[in-house]
Amino acid sequence: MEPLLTDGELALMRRRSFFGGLDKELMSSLLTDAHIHQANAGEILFIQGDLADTCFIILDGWVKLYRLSMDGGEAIVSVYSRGQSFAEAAVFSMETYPVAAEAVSPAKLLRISREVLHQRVRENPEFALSILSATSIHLKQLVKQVEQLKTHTGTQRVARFLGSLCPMEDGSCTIGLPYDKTLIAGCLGMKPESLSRAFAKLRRIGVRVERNAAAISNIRNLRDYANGGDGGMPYQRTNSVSNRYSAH
Amino acid sequence: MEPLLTDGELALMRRRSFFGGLDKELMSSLLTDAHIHQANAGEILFIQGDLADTCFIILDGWVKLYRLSMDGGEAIVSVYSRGQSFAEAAVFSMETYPVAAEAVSPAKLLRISREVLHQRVRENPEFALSILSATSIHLKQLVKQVEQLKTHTGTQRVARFLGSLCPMEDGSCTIGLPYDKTLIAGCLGMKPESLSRAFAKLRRIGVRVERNAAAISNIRNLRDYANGGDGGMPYQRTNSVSNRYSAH
DNA sequence: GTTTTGTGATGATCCAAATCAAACAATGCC
DNA sequence: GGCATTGTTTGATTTGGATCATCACAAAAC
Repeated sequence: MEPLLTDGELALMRRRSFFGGLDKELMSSLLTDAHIHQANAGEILFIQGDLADTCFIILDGWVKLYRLSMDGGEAIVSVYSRGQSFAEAAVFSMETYPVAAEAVSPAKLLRISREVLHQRVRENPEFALSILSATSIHLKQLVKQVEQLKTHTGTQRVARFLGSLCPMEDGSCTIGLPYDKTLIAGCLGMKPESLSRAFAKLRRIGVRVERNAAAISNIRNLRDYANGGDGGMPYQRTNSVSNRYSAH
Repeated sequence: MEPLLTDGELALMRRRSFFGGLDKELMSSLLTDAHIHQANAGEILFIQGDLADTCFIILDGWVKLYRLSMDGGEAIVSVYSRGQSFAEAAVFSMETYPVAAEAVSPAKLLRISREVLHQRVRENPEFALSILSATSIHLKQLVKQVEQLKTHTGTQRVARFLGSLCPMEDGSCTIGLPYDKTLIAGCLGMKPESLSRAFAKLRRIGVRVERNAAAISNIRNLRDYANGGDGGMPYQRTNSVSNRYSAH
């Protein structure tokens, strides 16, 4: 029989999802019960309140997770792409999805059922650590998003978003916007009009957005702007933990 | 030798932390290696960037988790209290804490080391499921917070906060504010002045805040206001999942 | 008792972003 | 090619919240 996934897809998953540290047998045991689902653009995968019985890994395309508030407002929580997993945590809460998921492009998805995941965790504790590590990453991303929303302006968040797309540390580059501007605005918690005006403001510091591409003349400048412009001492990263509280 | 924890504290932990579904032996095996730490008000337990080598359970008092942005701004991520655990997820990411933690009152804390947690997960997969369930809850709380920040005004968030403190569904009640107003403002992503004005606005719908107590004349009203006032159909909760995508 | 200090409330002003409205640009369709 | 559809920009206006300054008041300190 032909393999469910190509070698490239397997490598992708190892690189970006919770399959990271898993050995070959465990990986294939997960895959025997998995299904591929080819989603159309705009297709709803689940909505908030649905029983969380499936976890997904994206093989290709883009998926947005969002919440609908009672008055109809939509809050985009995150957008995931090739290689990333989502909804693992919900599947382990034994409850319902706290968000809805929609493919924002045609997407090839790997679906793994709750039963299989629980089964594998029970069989192999190392797998539990992999899942924990993945949800820990999602948690960290959300924490950063909360920080951004609470302490930065819309334009600063846009600057950070653009900066995060630049592959290099410094210099100049031109990057492609990963998805349309309405979606970018939603991710950053602003209206499309405000995003447009934010782009306009960033022209001052050497950002030109045209069509689907953004040309950045000085990445350093952009990142500085995102972090509060000029002043302010950057926070000091430490690893010294021992003597801050009376150990034992 | 005298027991590390009182029966009351053990019951509290079972009720509110990841100790929920654990059997007696596993629970005591975790406790043999745990330490009690009595923290002073204002004491910093760890800062972001510290190696994540300890997970905490609060036996008494209040702890805030917050992030410092590069320009010095503080974003409060959450406040935890009696019975709740925090930093479990970070401990499993094999990296550093993404937030800082500070006791905002005198606090009695149970500390459990990374080594012990990893060891127990390897020994007992059920424990892994408990931890996953706990981090899943934290994830869900953060998702809700992001939704609140992106789609609701400050005053609505204050209304929701007050509503969440009311123990009953409907009617009127008087509740005590759990901590000082500066901290409440921080949790809700606003300045103390704005919180004060938000309280003033809520007087229109029957909320009287005096000192440390809030008197709410109509909880239903308050919750309606928090969800967008009058209009707007509430979202429909479903559990029907099967036929939204072609199963298999 | 009075002073000190910290916390909360209020007022005046400014800025960021939402809203409402209209003009364009790109895309797909017939 | 026209034409509807959707996505994007720009303008005018309003609102929400931050900021800065001041004041009221209670708890603690002297």
